[in-house]
This record gives sequence, structure tokens and C-alpha cells, in this order.
Amino acid sequence: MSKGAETRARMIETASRLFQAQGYAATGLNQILTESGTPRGSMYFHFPQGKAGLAAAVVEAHAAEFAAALEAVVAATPTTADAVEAAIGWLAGQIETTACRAGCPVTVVALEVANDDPDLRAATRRAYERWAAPLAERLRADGHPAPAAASLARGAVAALEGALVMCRAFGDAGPLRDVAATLRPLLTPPDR
Amino acid sequence: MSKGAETRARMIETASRLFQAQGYAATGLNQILTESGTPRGSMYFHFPQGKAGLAAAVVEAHAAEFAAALEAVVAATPTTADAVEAAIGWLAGQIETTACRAGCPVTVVALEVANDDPDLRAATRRAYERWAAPLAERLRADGHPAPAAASLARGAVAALEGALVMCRAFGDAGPLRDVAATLRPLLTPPDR
DNA sequence: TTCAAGGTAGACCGGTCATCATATTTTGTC
DNA sequence: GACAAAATATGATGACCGGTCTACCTTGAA
Repeated sequence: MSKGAETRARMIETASRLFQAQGYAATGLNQILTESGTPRGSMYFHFPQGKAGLAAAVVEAHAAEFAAALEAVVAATPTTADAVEAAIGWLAGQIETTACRAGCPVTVVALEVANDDPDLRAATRRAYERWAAPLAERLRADGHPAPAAASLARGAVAALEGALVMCRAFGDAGPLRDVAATLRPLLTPPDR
Repeated sequence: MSKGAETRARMIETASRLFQAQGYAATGLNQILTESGTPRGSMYFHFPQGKAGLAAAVVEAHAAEFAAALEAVVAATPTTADAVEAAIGWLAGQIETTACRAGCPVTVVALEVANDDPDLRAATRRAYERWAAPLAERLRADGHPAPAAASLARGAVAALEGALVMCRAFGDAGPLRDVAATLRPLLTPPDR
């Protein structure tokens, strides 16, 4: 990785963390620069679209990272229910070790910016679709017909995202565990 | 209603609408005052805690309104599944008539402010609990044991909230319908 | 080593932000 | 009508905002 690419990655990582903890509009570029130890001049070099461009990169990075994690647990567990539960276990760990400051930057950007930035709306949509895809595929392999599998996968992603928000309100990972219990009977194939 | 109380109510209603559409930090007090046609001096009179106090009033008002709506549909429908579906139908209508600018101000405040304001965190928690309560009660009446009913009710609320965020990203009410389909088998009593 | 491209440093800009303070007006009760 | 409480009007404050600009430095390939 070149020095510039490292600078860029640090900006994205710090922005993601701050967006998760406190939202998009409340996170100023000065804070991102200070906490990442990166220079202002580089911000506009790497992200010519400015703050929105940075947000797009954050959404894309998080989408890829979480999609990879879901694909990995789907490949490593016998049922969709087990995969989702593994993902939830990981998310719960994040919530607990960060005192609820960890969440989902895609949800932050969708809520705060999507109405006024069609590109960011599309980016957040792609992120959610990307997360539903491995679950839907697995559900089809479990015997669900394709439309129902896709719908159930999206429902599961919605439940996860809602649970993350509620963990913020409750101050603990309880809601994620509620969602794990809620989804289990739906994601377990009938032969189990 | 006195003139002052009307001013206060207009502030809360406008703030709620703007928080839903664009988030908390991106909504400045000037915009709230301009769009509600209310005076700046009155803001600090009615809300001595300032913007946070206004947010607390928004959360409280929305919690009460949606709890009342849930209680009404629970009382008017034969099963929990029907009640949740009626609520989802209403929410979908809001999403569609506002081009996705309607959402949930409690989720906005939880995401953006709860980490730095313990009072607002507690207020958002109470709101979610208030929404889960009528569902849990109904699920108990359907035969679910109390701990499972409470957990499933919270899971359902999480799914609803996540669906609202995803509607923002998708630009339509599709995710709410996915969640309705996802929850139906879980909320339908075994004798149906 | 050279040099072009990539990347950085840092000052500056006009604008917005939430809050505060105090004088004034309005409201509501007796 | 009197009067106290409620509500409003309005200007001011210091902090912060994202973006721009230009000179300069660093990197990486030939």
C-alpha cells in the first residue's frame, strides 16, 4: 500500500467510526482529520466530492466488509439460522466492546443524507442488497422459493439494522439477542 | 389550548418532521423556527434545555402517538400478526405519501445523540419499550410464555425500525412489506 | 538522478450554529 | 382595569462548518 493509499484508508476508517458513534452531520471534517492524523489538503485530493465523497467511500467499504463477513459465516455454518446467529454474535461483541458506539455507518448515511443525495441513497441501497444476497442464496439452497427467500433475507437485514439502533437506545446488546431468537425459527430449514 | 401551548406543539411537530427527513444535527433551530412560524425567544422559554429539550419532547410525543396507534390496532384486530400488519400498512402509506421523508424521529435521536446524552438515551429506550409492550401483551394472550413474548415483541419493533431505515435507502416501502411477510408466521397463533 | 504525478500544508473564506440576555408585549385571572 | 406570569422580539456571541486555493513537499517510475 502506498503512503497516499494509507492516508485515504485512515480517513475512511476514522470517518466510519465517527459516523457510527455520533452521526454524519455532527461529525465535522476537522474531527476526522485530527483523529486520523491526516492532512486537510489530502481530503479533497482523495475525495474531490468532499464530505459526500468520503461518505460514499465509507458506505462502500462497510458494505464490502460486512458482505464478506456474511459470506464467510454462510460458508462455515450448516444453516442460515446459524450463519445469522454467528453474525449477530460478532455484532454483539462490537456493541459491547465499544459501549454502544459501534453501529452501522450505512444506516447513518441512509437516514441523514439519502433524501438529499441520490448517489448516496443508491450507495446505501446497494449495501443492503449486498448483505441480503448471501442470505437469500442460502435460503434458496434450504428450499425456499426464490421470491420468498429474497424477501425473508431483506426482512432479516432489516431486523439486524433495527436491532443495532435499539442497542444504542438500550445501552446494551439485548435487542440483537432478541432478533436472533426472533429469526431463528424462520431461518432454520424444516429438516432440523 | 392556549396560544403558548400551540406554539410549543408547532415547534415539536416541525422538529419531528425535520428530524425524520434529514436527521438531528443537520436540522438547525433556525429552520425549525422558520418552518413552524414560531419565535426564537419562545424556544428557550418552552424548552429551557435548548435543542436537547426539544428533542426529548419530540421523542416523548412520537412515543405516545405510535403507542396509541399500536394499542388501537391490537384492540381492533384478531391476531398480533394482523395488528402489526395494520401498523405496517399505515407506516407504508406515510413513506409513500412523503417520498420517504417520513421515518421515525426516535431512531434518529437514538443514533445521533444517545451516546452523548444519557437522558435522551433513556427517553429513546422508553419509547421502544412502550411500543413493544402492547405487542408483548397480545402475544402472551396468544399463548406465548412471558419472556418469549417480550423478546419477540422487541424483535418485531426492531424489524419495523430497520425496515423504515431501509425504505429510506430503497426509496420505497418495499422493506416494510418484506418485514410484514417475515413477521407474519411468527405472530400468528398456532390455532390459525 | 530527474521529473512528473501524487500528495500535503496551512491559511483563509463566508456562512451557520445553539445559546443567551434583556426589554417589551401578550395573556389570563381576579 | 390591574397586575403578575407567560410569552415574545431581537440583537449579540464565540465556536464551528465545509470548501477553496496555492505554494510546497514527497513519491515512484524511468
